[in-house]
Amino acid sequence: MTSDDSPNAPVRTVRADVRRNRARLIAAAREMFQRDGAGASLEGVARLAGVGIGTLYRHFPTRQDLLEALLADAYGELAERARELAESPSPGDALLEWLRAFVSGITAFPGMAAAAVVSLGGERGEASRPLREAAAVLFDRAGESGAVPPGTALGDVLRLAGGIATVTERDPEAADRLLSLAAAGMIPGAAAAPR
Amino acid sequence: MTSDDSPNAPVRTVRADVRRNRARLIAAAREMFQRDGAGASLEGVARLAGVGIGTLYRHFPTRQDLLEALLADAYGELAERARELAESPSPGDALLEWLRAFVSGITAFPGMAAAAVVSLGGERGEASRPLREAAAVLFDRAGESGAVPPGTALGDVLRLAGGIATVTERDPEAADRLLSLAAAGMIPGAAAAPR
DNA sequence: ACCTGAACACCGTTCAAGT
DNA sequence: ACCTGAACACCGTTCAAGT
Repeated sequence: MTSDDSPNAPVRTVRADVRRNRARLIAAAREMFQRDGAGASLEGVARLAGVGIGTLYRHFPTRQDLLEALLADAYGELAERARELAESPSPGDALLEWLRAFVSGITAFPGMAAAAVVSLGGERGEASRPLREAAAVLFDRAGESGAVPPGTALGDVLRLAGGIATVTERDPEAADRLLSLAAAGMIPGAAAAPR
Repeated sequence: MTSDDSPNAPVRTVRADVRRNRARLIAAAREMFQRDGAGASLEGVARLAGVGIGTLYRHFPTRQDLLEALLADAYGELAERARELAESPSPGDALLEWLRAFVSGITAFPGMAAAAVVSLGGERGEASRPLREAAAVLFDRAGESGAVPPGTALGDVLRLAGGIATVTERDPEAADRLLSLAAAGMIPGAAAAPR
């Protein structure tokens, strides 16, 4: 729950007040984003954190950087869940169950899922590395057991789940339905190739 | 191509300058959104249309209203395409082909797909009515032929396709891959029920 | 090194005045 | 009826001064 264990926690050589400012900014951002969505006023975040707006920009040059600091915590929990589920005797079911947790975990506030899609697909994408590595184990087991169609890429599965999360962020029941639909297939027998 | 045949075209009793202003605003919005995305400056749209900003707000009280005027044109073309494809002897393939056209048609600029998801799911959703009615015929034929799993709702199919469009708006090849994946099923044999 | 917050730029939205 | 655009409010971002 605290952000000190997250992958982008400060290294130990930094000044105490710097580390404290960073933690306060993250806590304030979580509160503001949960209330107003990912577009919440950054000035408001700085005010709530009790620091100047310049300090916010020093720590997080872009809004996406701030969002990724929050995502990193969610990713940590989801990576842990993936490791647990990788032991399941039914890898296909386990993958689907994890995808439900993934969608749920990246929809804590409006706009979070869109930021997740950026962080998962981006070139830098440092924040999502642990998530992708843990998910890969689960995904590979599902593939070996034949639960996933040959040639399917994990990146596409995550992006598809991210898309579902993006359009259902206010409606968890719809998220479940769309995920079931995409898992089972909307048109299972159709010719896959376009044109 | 012109917007005079769109479902929200002005009725014939309005003053000529009002109709002209409306058409100019839509043309200007199309140009600005294509260049800068759905978040383009509304002041810039009004300037390009050669009208005051107040006139823009009188015609389109919200940004979503303006976006839906553009979507209405795309929906008209997609409805026509659905009517053609409803005659296909292979309704499942036809539905998938139409979904590709749908995703492509609502990604003319960044942010268009998100507006489409709102217009498809919203309570008012006037703009999307013709689209949904034409798609329903195609969808029902696919259902009758057994190409779509029993109990599947068209609204969920459209929302899922909208989600794919949202996360692939800059990458048409990814859109094709994700659509194929969701059509065939990510995990075809997994237990569908959560928990 | 880091923090502060004033200053600048820009945009959304309203509404009194005009036609 | 409709149009205009000044006026207001608000926010993002930078950077000179301070510690």
